[in-house]
Amino acid sequence: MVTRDERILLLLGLLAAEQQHGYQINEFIERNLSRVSQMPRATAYSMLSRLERAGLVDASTEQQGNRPPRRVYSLNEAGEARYLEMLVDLLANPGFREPPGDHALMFIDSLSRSAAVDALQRRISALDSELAQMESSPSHEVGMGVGLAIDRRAALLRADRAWFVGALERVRVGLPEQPATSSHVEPAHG
Amino acid sequence: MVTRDERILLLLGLLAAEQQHGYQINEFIERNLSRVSQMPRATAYSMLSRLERAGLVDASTEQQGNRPPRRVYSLNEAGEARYLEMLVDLLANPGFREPPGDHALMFIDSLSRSAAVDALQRRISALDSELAQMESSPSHEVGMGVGLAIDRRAALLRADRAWFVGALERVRVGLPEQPATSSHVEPAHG
DNA sequence: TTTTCCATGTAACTCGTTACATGATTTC
DNA sequence: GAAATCATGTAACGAGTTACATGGAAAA
Repeated sequence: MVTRDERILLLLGLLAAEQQHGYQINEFIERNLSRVSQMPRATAYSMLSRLERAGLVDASTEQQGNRPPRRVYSLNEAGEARYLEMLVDLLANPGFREPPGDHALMFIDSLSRSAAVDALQRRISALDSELAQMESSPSHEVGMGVGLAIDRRAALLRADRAWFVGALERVRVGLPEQPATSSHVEPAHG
Repeated sequence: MVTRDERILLLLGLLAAEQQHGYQINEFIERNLSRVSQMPRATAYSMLSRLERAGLVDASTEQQGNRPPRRVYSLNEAGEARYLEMLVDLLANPGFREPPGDHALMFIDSLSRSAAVDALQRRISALDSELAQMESSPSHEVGMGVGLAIDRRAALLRADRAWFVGALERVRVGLPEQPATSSHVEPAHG
């Protein structure tokens, strides 16, 4: 999951490099950026046409031989300005994004100790294999930025793993064998 | 941003504690969980009625004096089962969630070195104040789980901060004074 | 007694996704 | 020459959000 703004940035950034048609953009994202950004193809089309309506990109229709005609998008001045604005903004401002699993953690004491321990152990293994996969992956990356993004992700995964190892201990010690009858989170007392 | 599943878990979890009406749930989330989960009020109503359609919760209409009538939701057996299932699943599986800012990092070499350095420094400060705020916050939390979630978030923030400090150095050294004319990410060469 | 706030949602709209379309090309 | 795949999207649906509604209670 990724915010809309980040997806917009991605599209603008790709168009900043050169004008492209939707299919081409989708191919590029899938081929080269799959580890950094998931975006269903139809979503890209959808967003491109909205960017056009918003006046950030210009579009024209083009045809090659008897292939289906295609819409070619290019960044206009407004788009370029917007791109740099958003880029700086998204770099400078951490935006809240709750880490995956936090909601589940909140309710962990609905589980018996053994169930909780088991789930946490599985999570740790999953994190391990993700990390292993990242470290073994090609990384003949496009540009410096993509490398940075991936490196960061690995760093955060390692930190998360470490945290979960600690949490496992805490849960082993602190969680009762059986969960209380009713869930722990008490209703507002006011 | 949070996945739909996590929001569903949240609602089911709150209803597992006791039956509640929409307004009450919204109040609770805002008052007690605002740091763990943002959810616009209308979204909760919307999801509750979908959970009802899905057969996971039962609902009845109730009226107090001449207040507006309200829909009271309670978890049924299917819902309870689903709740525990989802809970274990979300605990055990890390789900990919790109860290906020990764997209921007990808395009960092569209910026001049000084602009990039400046943005990164601002981000680090922002992370610092977020951390400071977390550490100074009440923390007379409801239940063990919420404490865990917050603690984890702090740990990840610290790791992220550390990573950005390193990145700042790399950018200072590695980024050219001026960005190349055209953006760095080359179009697919195939 | 006018204004503001509380309690309780509903309606309308927009965005993103899942499914489907379609004619050329390559493969068997 | 039938089957699969490529190239290119479009349409319809469902989910989430922004805006709005409404009548009593509390405050001024």
